[in-house]
This record gives sequence, C-alpha cells and structure tokens, in this order.
Amino acid sequence: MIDSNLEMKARKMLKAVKLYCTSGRIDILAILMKAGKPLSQEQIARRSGEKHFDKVTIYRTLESLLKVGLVHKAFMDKRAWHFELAHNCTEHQCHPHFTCTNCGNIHCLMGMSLPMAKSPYKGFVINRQQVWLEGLCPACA
Amino acid sequence: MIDSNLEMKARKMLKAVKLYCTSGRIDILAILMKAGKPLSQEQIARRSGEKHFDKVTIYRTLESLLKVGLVHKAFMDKRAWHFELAHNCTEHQCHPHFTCTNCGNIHCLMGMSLPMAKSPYKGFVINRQQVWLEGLCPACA
DNA sequence: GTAAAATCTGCAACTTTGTTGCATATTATT
DNA sequence: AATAATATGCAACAAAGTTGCAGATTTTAC
Ligand SMILES: [Mn+2]
Ligand SMILES: [Mn+2]
Ligand SMILES: [Zn+2]
Ligand SMILES: [Zn+2]
Repeated sequence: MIDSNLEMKARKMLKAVKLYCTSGRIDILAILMKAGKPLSQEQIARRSGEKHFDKVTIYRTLESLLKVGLVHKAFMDKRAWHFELAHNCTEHQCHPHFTCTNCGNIHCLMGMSLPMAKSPYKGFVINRQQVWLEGLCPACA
Repeated sequence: MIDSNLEMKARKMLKAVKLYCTSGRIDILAILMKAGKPLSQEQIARRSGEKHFDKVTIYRTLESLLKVGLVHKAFMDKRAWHFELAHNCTEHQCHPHFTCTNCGNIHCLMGMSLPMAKSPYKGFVINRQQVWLEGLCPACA
C-alpha cells in the first residue's frame, strides 16, 4: 500500500534524526506525506489499512517525530490533536490552516506568510507563531 | 465574592442578548471579566468558590455564551478548551494569545492586530483569524 | 403577585481522547 | 550471532467533554 518512493523518503528522514526505522514510523510518515494536511490519531489509524497500529503506538510515534521536529502539532478547532509534516514550515512559523465553517474541511494555505508578530509590550520574546483561519472553502463559498 | 459592579455588567450583557440571568451565567461572566484571559472549565470551577457549579453546567453555560457571541474559544497549546470574553475582539479577529514555553502562562496581547490574512488561492472566503504566539514572557526571558 | 411556560441545573452514566506500566518484539551495534 | 537499545501492544487508567432526564429557576402573561 505504501509506495516505495515514500518509504525511501521516510527512511532518510528518520536516519537523519537518528530514530529507529520502524514500520510504524515509516508508515505514519508516508501517510502524513500523502495527506498533505494535518491528521488526527484516528485519521491516521483509518488510513493505515491492515496494519492496525495500536493508538498508543501512533501517539508515541507522533511524539517521537514531534520531539525531533519532523512533525508539528497544528492548532485546529477540532477536539483531537492534529499532526502534520513540518517540511513546509519555517523555523518561526508554519503556514496558516483554514477550516471551512460549512463542510468542516481543513486546508493548508501554503505560500502566504504572514509577517511575524511583534509584541508591543516590552519583555516578550516571540519564537513561533501559528495562524488559524476560518471561512468558506472554494467548494462551499 | 462577586463584586456587584461586575454583576451589574453581567446582567446587562445577558439582557442584551436575551439570555436568562441565572446565577451561573452571572458568576461565570464575572469570573471571566476578572480573569482577563482565557480560562478552562476547571479554572472557572476553581474560581467560583463555594458555589461549586457542576462541570456540565459550566460547559453548557459557556456554550450558551458562545452561541450569542459573548464569549470566544481561544486556541491554546493546552489540552482543555479555554474561553474568554469576546469584548476585546473585532468581528474578524481576536487579539493574539501568547504562551510562555518556560512557565506555561498565557497572556492576551492586546493592541497588536495582525493584518487580516488574504488567501492567495481563489475561492477561499476568510471570515475570522486567530493568532497564537509562543516564546518567553517578561518574567522568564 | 401568581400561574404557566420557558429555560436552566445537577446528577449519573457515558463517550472521546490521550497516558502509563509492563512484558514482548524489533532494530541497531559490536 | 549476541547484546544493547528502543519500539510495540495490551490492559488499565485519566482527563475532558456530552447526554438524558427529573427537579429547580427565571421569565412572561394575566
Ligand atoms: Mn498545514
Ligand atoms: Mn485573550
Ligand atoms: Zn467547505
Ligand atoms: Zn514565562
């Protein structure tokens, strides 16, 4: 099911950060690459087909990918956490995420970088920013 | 415990949106006014002193305040939802929220409005935006 | 002011989402 | 191949939020 090109890429990414290349990590990275948008544990589980990773494994895998920076947590209006590959993010900000108020779908809005916020209060050091947008997607507008 | 000035304000807000003036709503509005930052259900419960509202009541109260726009859900890196008064927000965006990576405290950064994002993709209608910032607060920097 | 209608509230039970401990399996290193 | 290091699955648990329903409050109509 996982195309071997994605598997290669996943292995490379894992090697680069010195994580064990396990089938869980490879598959989850491939799923995130294919998705191209933030996914929840449950969505990842559903997309992993016959493999049926335990949810504990999925969470721990995401945690390990998060720690080395391969993956980011994306803020959503959803209850469950959503994770996505970090490869479209700069050090200081991910691209904005958009939720359609009508159909509920999530979109990554690449290629629009908001200026980094600058606090008007003295003493705040801002290291990262995340922007979330809400409105109507092209299909619903 | 609730100062009667806040109670007055709360009653007026509720009247204005045609919600019943119940002690739960009044107290929770007052708590949010005093806090001046987003609070979770659990934080609200702890601040409500001897009243001991059931958590179901708190959630349902927040839901009703949310529906009429008196309150907003603020995105946080915390697991629990956080709610705040909507009176410092424009129609299209709340002020940004800041989380200190060291002490975990949340700050509302009033008075800095990021420009509204404009999608580079045709067909997206953006109605609201929320910005979340992470870094070091003055006490921890 | 009182009765009726409308809306809230608390409780108990439940769902969803995420975590911990521990024994076993897999991966990497020598 | 043996060993060390790390990952996985299972079961049990914890935290956050929801639902149904009976009884309590609040509002409205008289
Ligand atoms: Mn994204
Ligand atoms: Mn705020
Ligand atoms: Zn849509
Ligand atoms: Zn701090």
